Amino acid sequence: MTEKISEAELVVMEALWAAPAPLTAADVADQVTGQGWSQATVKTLLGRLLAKGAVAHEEDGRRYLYRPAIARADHVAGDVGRLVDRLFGGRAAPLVAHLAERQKLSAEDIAELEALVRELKG
Amino acid sequence: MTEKISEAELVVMEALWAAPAPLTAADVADQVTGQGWSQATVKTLLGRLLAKGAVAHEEDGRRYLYRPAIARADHVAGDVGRLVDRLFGGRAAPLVAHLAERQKLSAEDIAELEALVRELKG
DNA sequence: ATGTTTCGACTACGGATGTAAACGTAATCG
DNA sequence: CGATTACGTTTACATCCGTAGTCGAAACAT
Repeated sequence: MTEKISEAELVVMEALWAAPAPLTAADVADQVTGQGWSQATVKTLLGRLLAKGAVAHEEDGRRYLYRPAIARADHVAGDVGRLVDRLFGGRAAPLVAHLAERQKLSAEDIAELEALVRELKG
Repeated sequence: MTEKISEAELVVMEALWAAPAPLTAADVADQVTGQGWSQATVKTLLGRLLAKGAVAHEEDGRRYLYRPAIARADHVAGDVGRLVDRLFGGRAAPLVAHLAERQKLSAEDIAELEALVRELKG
């Protein structure tokens, strides 16, 4: 499970996650313009995602309606977890420290963080 | 610049970053046991890293002494930045929120975060 | 001086990825 | 009914990646 989702595949997943209801391949293609992909490319990506079990499909006549088979939050958690393991020895705090000094947190971000900390402290 | 460094290449980079002085290919291979790689594999990775400009080499007689050409912090920043862009709309705060609820920040982590926030607020 | 070890460079090869055309079939238009 | 369209499936192909063998030259050992 949690098969690896590639960069291009992720774009498709985002479209599916954002949709309130299952999408046809054509719908997905419409959703992901801006990538400059041909219909064929979208079909290939959907096929691969199906094979990986990242999306599910129900038949609607001769075509499929696709929907995510994994939650976005789970995918994100996997990706973030791998990054934390790879670059921060598995500890999250150093990542936050890194964000603070390199990622230029905005005033808003800091306010948000502050609220978060207050909440975490209960 | 900031050419993409692959998973296996990163293992080699870590060895170079950890070393206080330039290493020969053999030294690197010794450093990265545990990966179960052959000498040949290490050589290939060093070659690719050289091509990408991620490491530099100085000749020492017939062989090379390799050393990082990019700082670890810069690599980390690039990787984290890409993840933030890809999964959190380019904003760091949501990542922190995610860490808080999924990555189980420890009490220590939270204390650290608190201090960090206080510092950020100046 | 010749055999052996040691380097870096080149070559290899299967799997993943990005990107897309071709194909077979079922549906729809006229 | 015949032509066109719309789909999913298969096939294609270049590049990257993981992993490693081979080759030619130089250094070293005896």
